[in-house]
Amino acid sequence: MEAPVYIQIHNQIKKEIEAGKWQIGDRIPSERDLAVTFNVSRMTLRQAIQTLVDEGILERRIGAGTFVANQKVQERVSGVTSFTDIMIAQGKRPSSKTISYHVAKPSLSESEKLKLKDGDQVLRMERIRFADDVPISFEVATVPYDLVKDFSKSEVTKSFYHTLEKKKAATSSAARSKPSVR
Amino acid sequence: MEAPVYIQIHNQIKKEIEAGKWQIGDRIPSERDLAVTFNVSRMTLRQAIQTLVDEGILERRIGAGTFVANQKVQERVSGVTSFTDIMIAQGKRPSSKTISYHVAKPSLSESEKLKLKDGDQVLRMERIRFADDVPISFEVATVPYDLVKDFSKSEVTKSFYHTLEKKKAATSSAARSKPSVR
DNA sequence: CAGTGGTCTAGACCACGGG
DNA sequence: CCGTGGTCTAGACCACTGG
Repeated sequence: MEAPVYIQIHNQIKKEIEAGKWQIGDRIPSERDLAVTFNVSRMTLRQAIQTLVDEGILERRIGAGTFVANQKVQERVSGVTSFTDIMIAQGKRPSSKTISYHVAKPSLSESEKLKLKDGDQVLRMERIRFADDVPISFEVATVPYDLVKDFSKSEVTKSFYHTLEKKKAATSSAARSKPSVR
Repeated sequence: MEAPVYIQIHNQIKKEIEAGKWQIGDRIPSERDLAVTFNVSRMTLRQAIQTLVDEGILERRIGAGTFVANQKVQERVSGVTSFTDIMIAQGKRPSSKTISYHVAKPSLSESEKLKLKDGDQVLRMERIRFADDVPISFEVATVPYDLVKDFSKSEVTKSFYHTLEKKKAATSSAARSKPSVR
C-alpha cells in the first residue's frame, strides 16, 4: 500500500518548498543531484518533477535549471476553481457543450474587468460542463474580441507542442528506422 | 530540426485514429506491441501515449489496455474553450482571481441546464482569468451546491493523485533507501 | 494464468544556456 | 566550456484485469 516513489518525492519536495527551503525564483538542485539525494534514477526523479511542473509549483528552463514558479493566484489555490482537474483526478470524463457563441457589446462591468477601451467588442460564450454526462457547471465567459481574432488567425490546434507548427514534423513513416547518431 | 520521436509517434497514432483505424471504445495494440511497431523502447512509446491521453484522445485502463476515448464535445475541439491550454502552450502564465462567491437560488435557465430539482441551490462564482497579468476572460460559473458541499468535505487538494489521501504516504525521509525487492 | 499498464533502473547522447 | 533539462534505450518487477 505504499505510494510510488515518484509521488513520495513529489510530496517531499513540495513540503520543502512550502517550508521555505527555496523561494520563488530560486533554482532547485539539478535533476542529477536530486536523483542522488533521493537515491533514485534520474528518470524517476523527472517523474516527480513533472508532477510539480504540472501543478505550476516548478518550472523548467532548458539549459538553465528548474525553478520555483511564481504561482500568484494560480488556478488550484482557490478551491473550487480546479473543478475539471478534480473530475479528472476522480476518474470522471470531463466534457463540455457550447450552447451559445456570439460577438456583443460589453456591459460596463465586463468592460471594467477586462480593461477594455471604448468601442471594444467582446465574444460571449455559454457552455455546460459535464462529468460523465452529469452537468456540473453552467458558465458564461466573456473575452475581448481582439484576442479571439488573433487566436483564429494562428490556428490554435497546431500550437499544442512547443512551436512545432513551424516544423511540419515528419509523421508519414509508421515503422521508423533506428535513430541515426545515438 | 526534427521533432522528438515521441511526438512523431503521437502524430502518427492521432492520424490513424482520425482516419478511423480504431473506433471509439476500441482497444489499440499494447504498449509493448506498439513499441515494436515503431521501433522504439517502451518508455518512449509511453511518452507518445501520454500526450494522447493528456489530449483526451486515448484512455488507459490498468490491466486491460489503452482505448480510444469518447471525446464527445471535448474541451479543445470547439476552438476558444481551451483558452487556458493555449496560454500555457504559448508560454504565458495563466492565473485567475475570484471576485465573487456565493450560494443562490438558480434561475430558470440554470435550473434547466444543470438539471436541478425544485429547491436545489447553486453556488455562483465570478472570476477573471489572466495571462501574464493581462485579463483575458470574465466568467460566471454556476454549479449545483450539492456538488460543492461534497467537494468541501473531501478536502479537494488531497485528491490530486489517485486516491492517495487514504495512504498518508511516508514523506518524512529525505534520503530514501533502495527499494527492497527490485 | 497470460496480458496489460504502472513504475523503475543505470546508463547514453543531444541542444541549449550562462549560474 | 560545462552543467542543465530533453530525449531515448533495453531491460525489469509489480498490481491489476478478464480480451
